[in-house]
Amino acid sequence: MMQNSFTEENYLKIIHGLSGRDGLEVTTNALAESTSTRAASVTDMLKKLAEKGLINYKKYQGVTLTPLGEKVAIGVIRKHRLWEVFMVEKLGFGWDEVHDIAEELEHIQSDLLIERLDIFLGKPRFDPHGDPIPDAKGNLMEPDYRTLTDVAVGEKVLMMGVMDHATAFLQHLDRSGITLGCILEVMDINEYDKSASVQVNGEKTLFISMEVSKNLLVQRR
Amino acid sequence: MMQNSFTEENYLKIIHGLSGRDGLEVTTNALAESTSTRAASVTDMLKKLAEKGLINYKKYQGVTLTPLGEKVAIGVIRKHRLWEVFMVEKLGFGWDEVHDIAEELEHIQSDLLIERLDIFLGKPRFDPHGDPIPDAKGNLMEPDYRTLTDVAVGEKVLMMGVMDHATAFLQHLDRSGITLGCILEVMDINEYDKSASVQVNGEKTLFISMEVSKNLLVQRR
DNA sequence: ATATATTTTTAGGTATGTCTAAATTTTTTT
DNA sequence: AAAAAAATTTAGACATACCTAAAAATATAT
Repeated sequence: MMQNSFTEENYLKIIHGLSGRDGLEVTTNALAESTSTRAASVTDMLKKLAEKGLINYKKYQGVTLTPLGEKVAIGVIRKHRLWEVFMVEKLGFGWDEVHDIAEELEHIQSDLLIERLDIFLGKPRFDPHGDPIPDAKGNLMEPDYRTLTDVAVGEKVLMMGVMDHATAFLQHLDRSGITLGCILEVMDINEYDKSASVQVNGEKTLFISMEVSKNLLVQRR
Repeated sequence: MMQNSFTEENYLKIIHGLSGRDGLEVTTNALAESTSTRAASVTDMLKKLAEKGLINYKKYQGVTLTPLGEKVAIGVIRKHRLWEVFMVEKLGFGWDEVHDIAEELEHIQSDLLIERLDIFLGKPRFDPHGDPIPDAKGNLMEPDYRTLTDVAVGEKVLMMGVMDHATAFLQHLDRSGITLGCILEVMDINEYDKSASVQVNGEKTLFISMEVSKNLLVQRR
């Protein structure tokens, strides 16, 4: 059976990410944006992926993954997240440094390598950003976290993950002292700009803009 | 500055390997053989590499690496060998299983990754096949081992490396009980086919064909 | 030293994944 | 429901890295 290219794998991964847990149709423009290519290039690739049975594609209608495409996408995500754990846990990288390198490592083709890496890492269930790691069979349990914007004044929540994986965002959290697993208590919300006053681990209080709140995934304690 | 492609890096690595420590000219046909492509394709690539200042190329004259090309080639070799150490030492792979995966991993672009991997592995000096690992500055100390074919009857030598990295050859050595660091004593050489009778670690005696002897790198004890 | 064989290069072509510009379809507005 | 806007696809190109077939240069043999 023929292999999928680096580029094909990226499209599948991005389609998976954009279609969310409900498997909604993903538009050509959204893919053009995410892949940093032009819509015309996306159309070409969609035809190819459809031909290979990896996506359901009808002209002008957007795309969804087929079960086969889903399997490939989840395999890529599994590799990405395991490599991130490796870099942070074993090599001493910060969580803000590993995304781009994992974008390369996720395309290394060896099931045996990834299964042995998984064992070496102790079969972790979450990556350094709190994202769940699919198991070897392709099961991906998506926890339904809320964002901090959905937390009411007075509520205490656990910081469980981030929506944005960009270096700048993660470094901002580092400087603020917000880490995975910390306790956030919303003390006050500003009516005008929805910025929040938040106490971290019952200690210092921070002002958090809505931009940041939208990207913090939290869970009731 | 522009990056070198996967393919370009492979050419440089192969040119390095074929030109040996004396930096001899490498021919188009030798490259076609090693890259599993046609001579015409090699010519195309040589023009491109020459344009980028990575090789010295004059039509019909063969090629050598420039200092820049040498630096890139050694960087790729460093990555290849460090990843092999990782797979064998940390993930439990056999020395016969890691070559092909390392061929992929050697093209991951991150100096920081490889320096941290090097530290994690304890700055190993040799890979699982006994090949020396270049240091971060690009210094590659090529030990001048002999092959077992050059060892006289009665001599005892240390097994230090292999010329052939193919899975089949390495598995043959495994089945024979020949490992890196074992002591080999040549008991007898057959005049007709140059096959040898060799005692391993002062214990069992093996018959080793010249084909195998040619691919065993050894050192006086 | 000339003919033959081998090696290498050139010329022209293919598949992948990208592009721009133009055409088409769908969606939104009035 | 027609017009305008937006999204998408088609058409025609381009660069990379490969190919085959033919031409040119080099090496070998008689």
